[in-house]
Amino acid sequence: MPELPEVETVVREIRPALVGRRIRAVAASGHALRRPWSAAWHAPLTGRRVREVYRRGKWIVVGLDDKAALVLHLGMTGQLTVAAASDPAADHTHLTFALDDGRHLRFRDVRRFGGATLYPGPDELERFFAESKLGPEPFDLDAAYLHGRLAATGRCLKAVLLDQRVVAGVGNIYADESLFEARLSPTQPGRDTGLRSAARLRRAVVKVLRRAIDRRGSSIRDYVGGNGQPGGFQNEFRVYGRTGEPCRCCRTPIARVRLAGRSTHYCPVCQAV
DNA sequence: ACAGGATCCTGGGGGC
DNA sequence: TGCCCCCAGGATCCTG
Repeated sequence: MPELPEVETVVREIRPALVGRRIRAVAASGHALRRPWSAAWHAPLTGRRVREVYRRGKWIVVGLDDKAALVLHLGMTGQLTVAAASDPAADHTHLTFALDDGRHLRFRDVRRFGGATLYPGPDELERFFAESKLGPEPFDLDAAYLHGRLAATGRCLKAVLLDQRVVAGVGNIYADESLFEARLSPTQPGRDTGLRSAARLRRAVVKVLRRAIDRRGSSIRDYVGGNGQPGGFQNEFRVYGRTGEPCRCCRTPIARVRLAGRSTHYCPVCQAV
């Protein structure tokens, strides 16, 4: 589900509720998550105060006062919300962090592709991000860098945008929307992309992501922000999920193909190779 | 090294 | 109503 705009929205909305709060207790559902949660982390988390909350790509980092860091990923259906303890927890709530103000930070994930890990210190956190080889944030993306990465591969543009090592945070929705915005074909081989097209793609990614953040992300099925409310960018999709519907620009039916194992939506006329 | 496919899960929707 | 198939905002492991 959640790509950069959704994760950014969650972080912005949980941050004011978390920073400065102390964790009083931790509880886990016991269901196996894709990133295994360890009950051994409950003790070191208990009593810690939240120092900061930030996003890197699609990862959420909750920094604690002892320099440990709780790192969460929402996978496809993950939700991270802060709610009153009296507010009943929905099914599939896997982690509950009771705070010192009576509220709960809850991680809910129907498909359990997400999860959380506790890194005991900054070195371990740094090593985790280094080993993941996460690319730059889209807002720091440089056209020459992107052009270089594209020139080095025969993979199609869609596959390159989904590669978190090239640029961090873009997922299936925003890859399709960005390629439409840039008027580039998702099937075009990376190495056929000139510097001007790479620069156009960079601008498109930034524009689409910023607009999606303004709308608090896209809610199709499961996604909600940190306050439990859905986003609104799904009402502004140009191609994603619009298979067979007329292109908003030229009325040609939006096509759907499978690329890099993912459904890919594009206008065959506006985005001709 | 690289690229593509399978895999981990649950649930919703469509066709019959 | 039920069953079966396909589909889903992702990362990672395995194969050729």
